[in-house]
Amino acid sequence: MTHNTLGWENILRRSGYRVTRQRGVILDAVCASGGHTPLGEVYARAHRQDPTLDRSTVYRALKLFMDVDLVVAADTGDGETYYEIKHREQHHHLVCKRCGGEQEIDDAVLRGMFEQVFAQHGFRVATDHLVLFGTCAACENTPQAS
Amino acid sequence: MTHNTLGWENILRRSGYRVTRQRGVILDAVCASGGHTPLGEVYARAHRQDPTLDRSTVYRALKLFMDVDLVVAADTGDGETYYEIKHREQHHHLVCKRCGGEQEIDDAVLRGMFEQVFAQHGFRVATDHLVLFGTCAACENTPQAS
DNA sequence: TTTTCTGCAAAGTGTTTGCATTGAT
DNA sequence: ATCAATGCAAACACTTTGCAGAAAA
Repeated sequence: MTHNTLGWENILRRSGYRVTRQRGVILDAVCASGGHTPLGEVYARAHRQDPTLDRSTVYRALKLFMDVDLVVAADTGDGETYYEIKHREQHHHLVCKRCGGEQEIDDAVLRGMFEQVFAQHGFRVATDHLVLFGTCAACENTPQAS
Repeated sequence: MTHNTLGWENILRRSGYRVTRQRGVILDAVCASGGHTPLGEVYARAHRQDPTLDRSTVYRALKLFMDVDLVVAADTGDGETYYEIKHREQHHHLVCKRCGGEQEIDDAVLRGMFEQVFAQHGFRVATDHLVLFGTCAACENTPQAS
């Protein structure tokens, strides 16, 4: 499932924006790396693909993609912001602190917790893209590497 | 419950650091504002208290406080990092996007969800200070301000 | 007295902006 | 032909670092 299936070109055009080579390259870069990529990676990849591409263009493109809801930013709290193609389904991420591996989890698991928060505090959680850090199964069963 | 009850001076000294007026002012600033304060606020408050205090001193002090576990940083994902005196109890925060109000929630609510994640994915979540954004009860019942 | 801490200034980083040119429509 | 998007460079904001003098131990 690449971004092509999302018809990104039409989405841009429909909003009055133009379809450019650079924007394609940048969107490709966001798709790479399992679908969610830290900003630094996005630039690195895109720039490798097109060495004349400027940092400012990446910033501008990402902002624009977010405006038209093509891409969402996931805040990891570790300083890096991850970008990914917007899925139709809510989902969240688990990032292993040890090996750096990532996996997606369904919104369902968290929704229960969100509802409980609402029941207890009347607070409606609107975070739709959470990143949780921890240790993945593989690393958990591995003697400390460091 | 101020930071004084925690014996911060002893904690510092025990670790071979010195107790200075500036560090006291900065720790006070962290305590203000309900106990968790964004970095900008910490500096603003501290600087109001002591106009000669430099930004770099704040950065250095906060890093040091975290080293000795006096203060923890809570990542909000909105760009700002919040600092607060380390509690003995795990807890998390709810921040209202509408009014900016904050409240603490107990770790218990989230722990259930963490366990479910572990059961389903074998992933052990180690996030011990989460900030969830959403809408608080008061704002939820208020006609849109904007 | 000794060693750490502070304030200042300078250097890094990461991000944004103004503007002439390039390129999509 | 028109107007948005790009690349470049300069501007910004945020954070870190080197150093001499001030302060804690």
